[in-house]
Amino acid sequence: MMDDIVKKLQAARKAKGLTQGALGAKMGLPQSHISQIEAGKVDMRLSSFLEMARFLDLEPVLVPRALTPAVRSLLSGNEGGPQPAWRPDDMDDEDEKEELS
Amino acid sequence: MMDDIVKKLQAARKAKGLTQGALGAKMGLPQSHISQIEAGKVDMRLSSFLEMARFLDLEPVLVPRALTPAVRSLLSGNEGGPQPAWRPDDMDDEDEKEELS
DNA sequence: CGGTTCTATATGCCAAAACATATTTTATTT
DNA sequence: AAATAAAATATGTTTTGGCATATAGAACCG
Repeated sequence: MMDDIVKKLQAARKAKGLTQGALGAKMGLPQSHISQIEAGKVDMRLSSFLEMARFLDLEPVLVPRALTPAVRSLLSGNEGGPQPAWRPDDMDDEDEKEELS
Repeated sequence: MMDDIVKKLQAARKAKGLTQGALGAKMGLPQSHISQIEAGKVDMRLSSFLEMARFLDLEPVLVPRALTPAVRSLLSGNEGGPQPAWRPDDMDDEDEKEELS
């Protein structure tokens, strides 16, 4: 339960290289709360959801059911897969290991 | 500030010809609560938001900022303006009047 | 106008989110 | 392995949504 949309938020946070603490700091929320949210243990307020989404450069859009396929295909490749799209600042390229989430 | 996304929900409800009471009944919520929500006097829970959206055949999607223009243009004409897009079931085409919300 | 329907306000209770803080568990790095 | 950083749990207090219910106001229609 606690819709996969929350997982999208988590994925976006990681993709931006933010820690729970960092995001929490930006939003004025404790790290522990972010954790609760991402773990689906808390049913956050709409305002928190919207705020969080925007801190992650995501715009919540209400798409009519009939158009969701079109929208999803439009979004495919940009937000579906796990492409980091960048590297952490201090990475000296000395140890090329896989991180499996 | 209780984002306009709530207004979208309200618009969708009206577009479907549902009253607050009818929607509330479908969702198992009192009409008074729907009113509070639409008036922006309540910061509803994420689950309520998602539930409400889906009862209105809307799918909440998180769109990366960079892609919102594309998505919006894709959605234009279907959810931007006040085009009913359908007619109430029992309309015999005899009285072509405007209803102003 | 009076009746009906839809919407907005109001009061009160309770369960749960929000919040603060601390601690533990789990990576990650040297 | 030890140290550091990140994430998950834990506990307790405050705040607020969810809910019931009741009523008042608005818009609509005969």
